[in-house]
Amino acid sequence: MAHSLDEIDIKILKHLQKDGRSQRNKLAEIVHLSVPSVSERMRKLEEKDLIKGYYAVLDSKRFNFDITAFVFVEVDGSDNYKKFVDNIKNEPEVLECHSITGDGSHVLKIRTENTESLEKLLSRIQSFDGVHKTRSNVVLSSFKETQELPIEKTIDPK
Amino acid sequence: MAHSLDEIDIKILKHLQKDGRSQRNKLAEIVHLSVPSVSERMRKLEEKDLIKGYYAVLDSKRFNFDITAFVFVEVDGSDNYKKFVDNIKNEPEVLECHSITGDGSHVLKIRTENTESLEKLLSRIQSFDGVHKTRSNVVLSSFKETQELPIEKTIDPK
DNA sequence: ATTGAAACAATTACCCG
DNA sequence: CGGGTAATTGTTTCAAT
Repeated sequence: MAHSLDEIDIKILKHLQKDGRSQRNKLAEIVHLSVPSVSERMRKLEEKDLIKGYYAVLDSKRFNFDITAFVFVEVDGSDNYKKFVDNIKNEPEVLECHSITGDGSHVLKIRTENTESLEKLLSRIQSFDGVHKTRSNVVLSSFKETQELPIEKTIDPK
Repeated sequence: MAHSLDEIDIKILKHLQKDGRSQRNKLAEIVHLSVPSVSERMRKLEEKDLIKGYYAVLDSKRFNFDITAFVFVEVDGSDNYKKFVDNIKNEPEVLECHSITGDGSHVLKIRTENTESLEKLLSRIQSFDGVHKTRSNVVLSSFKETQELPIEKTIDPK
């Protein structure tokens, strides 16, 4: 059975969620521990796969990705699901793909350059096996966009 | 007028999108440049705010955030929009908030512990000024979830 | 953009509770 | 087993070209 996380682990993770390049000596200062101790905790947290990864996030506007959209897709026949997902994984402008309850079988989050590239992408998606219908909601403004989890408690993550 | 990015900057950014803690000497090796040159490029890329930040991403399942949902909200009266967004920003379980075209005025991406916490969160949201109606799609499985942009070309990002 | 030296940070080995 | 200290190794920054 794995060990539970204590408040120090939580502090480290909370900080790394905000600053993924934070140095170990800074973390050590925050949690009042020595640098090797922090390193050891980080190593364990990574080893347990509690941290999926560290990523730089770019400002999409500055790279001319002017359009964000949520696209609901109806894929019929769950036989087609796997292939659909595989096809989607090869579309780098599709940032997210989830299967969902309710209308539509999947929702995609898309980030693309302009209406033209959106149109092309949508027509590629519509050509995938089993895709019947798509419904798009284009984003006008984004007010919040994070992956940060509000971890607080010292739960035992499996 | 800002300078355009060259292929080396693009390579650095592509790599940092995949490994946000990548060390400068490793980047230097990849792009066949000296470490100080890479450092200087990173400094400039950060200074120009092309990089929004570096973040550790946690495995939400392992922290008992078992539910992801997309929630469409109809906020009526654009007077209420600002206040709505402010309220939403205080809800850490709401990871994203965008205003959108089509039905509903806003879409939220939510990550929460269980159906009970989802219910509580939804009822808080429904109590915000101007919120008429919400529609939720709960995620069954996530097949892709990234913020990585497929930057390829050496566009001039403003 | 590079080099080489100085400053700084991370890792290792070892000891202690 | 988890944390501290000191020495080693590795990384980043700075000055000069």
